[in-house]
Amino acid sequence: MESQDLKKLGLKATLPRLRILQLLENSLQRHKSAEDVYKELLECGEDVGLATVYRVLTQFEAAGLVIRHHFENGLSVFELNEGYHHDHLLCIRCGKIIEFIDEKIEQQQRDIVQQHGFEITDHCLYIYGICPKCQKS
Amino acid sequence: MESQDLKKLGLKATLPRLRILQLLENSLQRHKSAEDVYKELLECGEDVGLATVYRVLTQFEAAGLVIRHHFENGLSVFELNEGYHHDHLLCIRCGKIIEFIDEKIEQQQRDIVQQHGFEITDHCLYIYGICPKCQKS
DNA sequence: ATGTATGCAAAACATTTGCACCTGG
DNA sequence: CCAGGTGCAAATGTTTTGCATACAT
Repeated sequence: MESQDLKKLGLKATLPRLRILQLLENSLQRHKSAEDVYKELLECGEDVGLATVYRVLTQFEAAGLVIRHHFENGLSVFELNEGYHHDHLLCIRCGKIIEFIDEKIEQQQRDIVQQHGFEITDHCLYIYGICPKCQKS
Repeated sequence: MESQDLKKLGLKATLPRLRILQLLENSLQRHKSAEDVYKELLECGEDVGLATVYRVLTQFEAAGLVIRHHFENGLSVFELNEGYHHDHLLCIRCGKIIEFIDEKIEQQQRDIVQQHGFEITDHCLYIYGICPKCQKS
């Protein structure tokens, strides 16, 4: 029962919020733009406004439920926050996204931040390239 | 004589292009949005259009003269491409940007890309935090 | 001279906001 | 019932485009 999860965050369990959460949880494509979410909801016959999608995703982000990324094309995408940090490897041809985590890189980052006396709040590493499939075609 | 540099790239050495290039080369603040560039040119008494700034920066990017970044606020900033790759450490309070390069991180990235069979085209690492000065105030 | 680049205004996008209506607890 | 949430349309901020004019070669 996801209604409970939302209420814990101080958010009413409304239909749009539940639908958006379900969509993010059950979709194969983990990374979606607001527009993607909106279109998919319409396709499912849900009557929702694009503004609401933005509002809900922003609230979810504030609540730590989702993470927002700005990939290099300038578009924002959202993904469910499953609690473990990870970085991204993206294919610029087909859009495939691979998530990875590398402890050595994480450690080096902590060292660098410390050398400069910063308090780290967030970090993101995007690697862009061409995946094996797209290299062949 | 920078006109030559532009001509080599197949770009006519026009006034707006020269001015924008100079601005990027001579400014202390290496990272600027299109709007920043536009305003600074106007302040210098240059009569230039914002559209031209965007066009020129985009051409410069295509020519490899500048690099475009999309920081997490969603704004694009441009910096002169001085030929050496580097990553960025940013203060979310005061906007300070520190450039760094860490060979271990670079090596780990190459390993990861290779493990997944990708051909790397680009990569960027942004670390966000609070700088020493802003921690005190 | 002539093809390219520019400035301006309008268009195109992505995202946010105001407001009257609706809904969950 | 009523605070908070929603849909719609309008506003915003950024970036792009169309077009007549101006400029570099």
